[in-house]
Amino acid sequence: MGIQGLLQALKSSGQPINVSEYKNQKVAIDTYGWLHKGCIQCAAELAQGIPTAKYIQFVMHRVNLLRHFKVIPVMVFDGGFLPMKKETEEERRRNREHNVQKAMELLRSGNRSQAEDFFQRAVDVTPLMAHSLMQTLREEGVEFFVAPYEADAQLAYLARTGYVSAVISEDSDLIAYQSPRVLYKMDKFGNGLEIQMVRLPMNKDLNFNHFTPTMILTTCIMAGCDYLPGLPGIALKTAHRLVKQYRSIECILQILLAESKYSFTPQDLVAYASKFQQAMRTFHHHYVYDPTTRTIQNLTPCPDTEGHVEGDWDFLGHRMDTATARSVCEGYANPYTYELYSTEPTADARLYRSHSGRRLSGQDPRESVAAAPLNSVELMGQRKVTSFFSLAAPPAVAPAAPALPQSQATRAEFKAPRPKSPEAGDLALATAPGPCGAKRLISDAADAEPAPAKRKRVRLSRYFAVLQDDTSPGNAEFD
DNA sequence: CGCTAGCGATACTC
DNA sequence: ACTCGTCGCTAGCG
Repeated sequence: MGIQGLLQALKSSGQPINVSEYKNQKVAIDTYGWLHKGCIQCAAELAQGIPTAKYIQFVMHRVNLLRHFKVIPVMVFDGGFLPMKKETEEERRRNREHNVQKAMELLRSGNRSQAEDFFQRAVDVTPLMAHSLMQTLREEGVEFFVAPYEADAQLAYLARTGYVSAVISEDSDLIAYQSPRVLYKMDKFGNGLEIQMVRLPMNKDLNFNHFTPTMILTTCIMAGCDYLPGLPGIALKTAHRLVKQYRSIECILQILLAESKYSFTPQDLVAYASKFQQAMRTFHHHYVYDPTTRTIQNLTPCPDTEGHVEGDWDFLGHRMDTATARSVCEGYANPYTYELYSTEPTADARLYRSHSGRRLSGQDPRESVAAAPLNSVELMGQRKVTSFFSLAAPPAVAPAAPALPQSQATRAEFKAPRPKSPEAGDLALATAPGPCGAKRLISDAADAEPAPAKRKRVRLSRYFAVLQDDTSPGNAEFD
């Protein structure tokens, strides 16, 4: 998933923070990750169709952690699937079915612990489970959206437009989608590692100084992403070095063709170039839902070519009409079939409701939230939260908890500019030098035979040239 | 020596 | 044809 090895390589520019840093701000959450983690403890029940609310409890536990810190969660779900990911999806499906079969056999032969192991490997987050969670969120008054397709693009859109201040996720694709601030690896105490786009130039291991957004994206795609496997023998480090030296994909491919270390044929690279462009366009122009206008938009607007001479853009998926979009993206219709869901609560949602009701009995939730002392958070090397668990949030029907009188200090904190960050200038100034202004070849200039390399370059540039037609407004829009 | 790619152990717990 | 794992270790490549 995502860009292999990217998060590991970006650790040095990340900052360990607690989610409470986002107090009084909206934060968008990649809900799939939380759902998936919550499924592991009830994998056997889920595989056998036994109703359970454990996965909902897991997610709501974290939602309540955020609300305890006065952080406003906006939950984002995945929508339909893209044809580009079809092969890998079918592979996963086969693995899941195999693991479920194995688990059932072990269960029948009485080996429960080994069966559990295989059930956990077979965990499958279904749209029905997502729907059960959405019903719960609606009852609890938590805002949420279903992305038209990938949640990553939707999350990045919300962050890039300022609808939310940050994103909580595990997926390195948010870097490729240029989400300005992402909190990774958040644990049950709210501790995680925040990665900011503007801090990438300060990264130690892999240095992105003087990289344009397109160069960062080129690095990500070449390293291998969901939409396109990397070229054999080339992963993150090599991709980064190539982009640093040659900047554009067409130059890189021409260099690779001449490089004797790799034995890429012209056919290989021309085919790759075409798929690369699709991947690039998918990252740039992914369909998203705009919550303000309640319409479908492109993450970055498509270049306005009169008459769509561009060829097909079907890899972006289908652009749904506004009525359908509102039903799907606001959680009232199935993102695959567009069928309206029943308003009847699912078994799992009912189960959660009865459990949380029991926990709440005898206490007024509103009072609890208001009275929860913020210093129930102790700092002992690691922060710990001790007392918010019993404090479920008020249901949607109840009036919102009365806002605590805001002191001058709190208000100032809310309005204070974001933590000091380096100037983004370096990300924007990159002006492309002449075509393929190679500073240095991968191999020594001595091994490279200039004449044949040059001929190939001239011949192929015609094919690689298609790569340049994609204007990327994203470069200038979000710095 | 740097790097890629594959492997096994691992997940969760109010 | 009805939603994505990840981490650390290492063999083996150039």
